[in-house]
Amino acid sequence: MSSTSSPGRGRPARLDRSGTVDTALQLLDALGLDDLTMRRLADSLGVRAGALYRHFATKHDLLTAMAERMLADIPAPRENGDWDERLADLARALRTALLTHRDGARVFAGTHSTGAHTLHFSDTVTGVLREAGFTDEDAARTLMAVANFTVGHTLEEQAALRPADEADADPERLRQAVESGPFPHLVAALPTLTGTDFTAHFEFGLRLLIQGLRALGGSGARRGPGAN
Amino acid sequence: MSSTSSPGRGRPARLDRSGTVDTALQLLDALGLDDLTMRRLADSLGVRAGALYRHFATKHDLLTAMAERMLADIPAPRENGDWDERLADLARALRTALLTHRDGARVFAGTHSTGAHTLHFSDTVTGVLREAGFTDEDAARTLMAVANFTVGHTLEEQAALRPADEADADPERLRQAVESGPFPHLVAALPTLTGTDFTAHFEFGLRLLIQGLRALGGSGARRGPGAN
DNA sequence: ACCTGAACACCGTTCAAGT
DNA sequence: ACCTGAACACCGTTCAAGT
Repeated sequence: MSSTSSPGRGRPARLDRSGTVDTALQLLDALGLDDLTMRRLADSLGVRAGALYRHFATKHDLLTAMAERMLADIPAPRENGDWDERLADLARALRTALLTHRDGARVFAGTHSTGAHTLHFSDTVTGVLREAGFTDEDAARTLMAVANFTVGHTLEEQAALRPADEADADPERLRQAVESGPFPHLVAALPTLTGTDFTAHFEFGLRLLIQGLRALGGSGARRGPGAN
Repeated sequence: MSSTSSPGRGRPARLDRSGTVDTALQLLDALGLDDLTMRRLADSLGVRAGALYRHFATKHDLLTAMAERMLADIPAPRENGDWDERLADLARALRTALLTHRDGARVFAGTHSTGAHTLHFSDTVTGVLREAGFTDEDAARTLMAVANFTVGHTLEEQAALRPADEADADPERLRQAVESGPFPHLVAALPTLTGTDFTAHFEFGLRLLIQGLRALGGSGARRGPGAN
């Protein structure tokens, strides 16, 4: 049991990956991704920046661990439900997980965790689809389509939520630009485009994807064995 | 005609926004976004870094101008076609525009141009939908869904295309991680997930969205007046 | 084994001074 | 008006040396 990594042997390590990732996520929420530096993180941990490199090969490695941690608490989809409800649960859970931390979508989009939580999420999504009768290929491509849409949406959502003093596309600027040019259709779309009900925007896109999946019919989901 | 900005009055300016954006896009292709610095760009232009700030307020401002330029050459959708074909044309054109420059999707996702090319693209997409009979709201939300999916997809596509020595999710690492854990569904999906036919992946997601839109039926597109 | 100290090779941005 | 020179306030990363 007591191995070379036991506490009490030598000085107890002040740092470990898990605690460092926790602190890094707190700092992310407080400062945003652009101001999260290795030096500031080290300060928060009472350590010098170089010490972080005993635990993370690069800053990117740390960001990957942060992305992996974000997916740790994703709830399972409903047990008794059709594949479409279960898939929607998972897509919503991914969006919620990314929204939980400031710039969460940017951190997630910039990394590619192969950790257990990330893989478990992907396994669950493809499982819902395969059990519904979709082919392996359609299940894989659906995972990608839903994840890419969700990440793309949440990137926009979090960009829009930034304080206006650093936002580059605040609604007022956009409105002025649209109304100053020959963009009649865009003028009509503007009230919705500048609306802040991001949940409604997300649900709209998610519904399109799921309806499209139902229509796939022939090549996939024939009320399969998996509907519980 | 000849105003204070005429050439010949004083020294000719060595820099202007248009030429600087051109050079910046060439440098982006050569170096990638992470190595595109204001100093390197200045070197390429035969100027000191500070001089760039006469033309761009910040680096982010420059990146926004680069994103805007990327949408300059987007072709119009086919003239004689149904709304679904025309919408697909536009989505494909956006992906192609982002793929044209290294890290194009990252540059685009990180900025929010309100320039003429960007607005024209959005106007065209919403125009196709409104003329097909969709409500202003559905047209706006469809624009967002399609753009967010396309950006999310292309972000992944360009990340996967990076040389393996800096890639954090090369197929081999992913395969090992998936096969070492309890992820049976993911194992089945892996051949497709690690496949490199990104056009097929993109077309799958795009088809889902468009099929979903057709199914929207009641609240939108009733073979409207716009089918030409 | 783990961390400090100190350095290396950079960054984005500002601004007085030159022309 | 436009650009240079030089600085300010930082970065990520490395590594000998300490403990």
